[in-house]
Amino acid sequence: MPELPEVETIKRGLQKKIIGQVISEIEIISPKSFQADPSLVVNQKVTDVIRRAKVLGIQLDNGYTLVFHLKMSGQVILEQKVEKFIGGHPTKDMLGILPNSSTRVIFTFSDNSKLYFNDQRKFGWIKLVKSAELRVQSFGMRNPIGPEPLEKDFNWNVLRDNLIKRKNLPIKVALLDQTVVAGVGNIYASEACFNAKVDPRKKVKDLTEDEIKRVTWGIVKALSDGIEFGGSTRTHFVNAEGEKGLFLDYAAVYNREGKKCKSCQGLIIKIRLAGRSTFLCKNCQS
DNA sequence: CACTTGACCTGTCCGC
DNA sequence: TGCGGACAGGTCAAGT
Repeated sequence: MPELPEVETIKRGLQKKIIGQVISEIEIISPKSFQADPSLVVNQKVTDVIRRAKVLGIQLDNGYTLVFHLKMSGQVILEQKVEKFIGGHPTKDMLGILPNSSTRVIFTFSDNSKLYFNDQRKFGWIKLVKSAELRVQSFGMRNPIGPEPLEKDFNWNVLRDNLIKRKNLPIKVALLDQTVVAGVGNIYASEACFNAKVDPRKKVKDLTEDEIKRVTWGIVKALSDGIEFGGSTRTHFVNAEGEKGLFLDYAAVYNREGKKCKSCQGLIIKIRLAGRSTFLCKNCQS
């Protein structure tokens, strides 16, 4: 699921509720989803919640950080109080009752509230990394992570330099490379190219300086808007309270194949780049 | 080294 | 209604 705005939305939701709480119990339903020693987690107090790229981190007071990667279908949801359903036989998934069939790990806090890690496709993971080693360990990722696009020091020079090794790739595909820029995924890569009025198929080496500047701004705008709308929900994403994100109602091109461009009334088309669905306005991105 | 493709999983939707 | 295939917010390894 989640790209930078979705993970950031979850992070902010968790910060309000779990800082200072002590993890009293962990129930591991799917061992593949929890690649850590539970004894280093139980009885530890949460000191902060962080995000780097698409990785969420829950910092503990013993010097370790629980890092979560949600991949395509992961969710991190705090226990919700659900009203009793009157009549009928709704499923747990319909009601949002947790745990459900996608629940892989359950954390219980000392006040008896719970945090659920759900992940239908089981691509996601939770690992434990020493907080002091987060950077060297790339927050649990295999490869080094590129610059945070919403930090002050991100600018078009940084993007241009990082794109050099991807000169033969279409720009939209290059933006998915986490070593180039952190946190951009398939939705926001299409949106960033639209914002920049750049054809996502255009190879990096053919981009002008002005186009790279526009792409830089386009990334920042897409991600900032995403956060403002509480993230994108295509199917799975929910925030820490279990609520969907609204960005896709606002999005210019993603999932709008056959519709009119909100800016020029041109046709939005869907293509495939590197095996991923890609959306663009035929008229204003040429 | 740069780039492409498939694998990892489960569920849903669409066409026949 | 059943069944096969395509597809879904992401990496990662193996292949060319």
